[in-house]
Amino acid sequence: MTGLRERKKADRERRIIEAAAEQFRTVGYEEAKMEIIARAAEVSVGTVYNYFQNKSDLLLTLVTLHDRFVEREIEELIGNPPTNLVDGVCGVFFAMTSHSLNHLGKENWRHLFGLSIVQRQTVLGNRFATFNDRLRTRVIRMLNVLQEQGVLRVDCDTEKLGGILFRIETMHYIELASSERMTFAEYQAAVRSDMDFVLKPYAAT
Amino acid sequence: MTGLRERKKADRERRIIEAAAEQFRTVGYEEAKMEIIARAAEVSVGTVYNYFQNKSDLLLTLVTLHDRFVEREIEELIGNPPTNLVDGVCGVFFAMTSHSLNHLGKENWRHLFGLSIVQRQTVLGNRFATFNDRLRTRVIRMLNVLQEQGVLRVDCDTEKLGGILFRIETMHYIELASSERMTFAEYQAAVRSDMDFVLKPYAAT
DNA sequence: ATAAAAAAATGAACTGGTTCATTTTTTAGA
DNA sequence: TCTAAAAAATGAACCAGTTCATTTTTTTAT
Repeated sequence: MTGLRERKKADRERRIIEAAAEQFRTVGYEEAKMEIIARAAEVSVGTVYNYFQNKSDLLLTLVTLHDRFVEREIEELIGNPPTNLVDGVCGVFFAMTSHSLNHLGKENWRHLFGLSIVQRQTVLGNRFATFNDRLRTRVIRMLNVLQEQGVLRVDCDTEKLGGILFRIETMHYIELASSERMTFAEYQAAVRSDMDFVLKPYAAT
Repeated sequence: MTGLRERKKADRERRIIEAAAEQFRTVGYEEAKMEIIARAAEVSVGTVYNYFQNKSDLLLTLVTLHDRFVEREIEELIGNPPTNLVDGVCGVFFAMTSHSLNHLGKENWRHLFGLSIVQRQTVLGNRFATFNDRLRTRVIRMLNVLQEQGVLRVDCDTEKLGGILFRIETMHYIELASSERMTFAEYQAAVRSDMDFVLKPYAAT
């Protein structure tokens, strides 16, 4: 049986995360106040800071927790890839982004990207970078599979190509999150079109 | 003769900008305190806020002011383009980024990018977007010139290609600003390599 | 030149994220 | 069971960006 201390810690952490998720989702990052989150989790503000470095840590934690959920879907797609190059790549991206966006909404993602750039040096920035890198790696894995299946040319450097596609997609996702007007469908169309442009010359003949 | 009020306003604004530039450059965005900037400009804090919306507005103003200086160099390059596709595109990017980075340093640029994403909705975010869009347009202009010169294939959509290259480069610049370790030369090599990868298939045969 | 109106400057007060000295709770040892 | 040490919770205080009611300066009209 785990000690009382451990149990209480786990319980408190869970309550804080739930309270934060609730706040971030309903009023957004900016309007979510640490005071309120603490109150809702039935702890003091200081305690929140014992469990999380700061407000952005709280947001990042929500994102990474949620990632577990999406991971499986992407793995399945890689294991069972479409026969079309663009579909394969976009499939990986959209699996990720559609869930992410629904989960947290644009405003939170704006802050997440912003914070991840500003605090890139810190532990937190590194955590987001690692999280992000997982997506890049998945795209490269997808490219490798497509290469083996004879959809992508064999002389194509998938590592490099993956990096390029990832960067293009990231900018599009930032643009989507940055524009309250832009729809997810528009984002998808833009990404697909760009992927097509870059990939077409490297499709196996 | 301009009125006393106008002259005083112009003078105060200039002093504030100079003080802010000094602070941002020496101690960085985070450590630059509005109190100190106001003191150095010989005005009160409130007055700084009469002239600039907020701290980030101050930073953005510095960037856009400096852009005037770089503009000419890029225009000359477009008017007198190199015979190589990658050189042409990279020339535009590097003219911009080398000056920008020297001018403000990585830390300020991290904050600029971060803020521009977070505050994309606001007047300020729009101002940065416009500033950024000028660079994209210049790249497209360069592509058009290269197309006319027979360096880039005629059937290539320069608008689309320009957008893609711009997004790739922006991500690389963010990565450069985000990593205290990465050198400008490394950034250049990475961008050049990616440009090469995307452009090669579209080089005129 | 003087007074009323308009514009601008001022700095004290507000806000909310974060810290830290103090108090409370839990554990381990006798 | 009782006590000292360790771990954790607490909330008042801190800090810096921002706001706003008040004061000062400048302009305009008489």
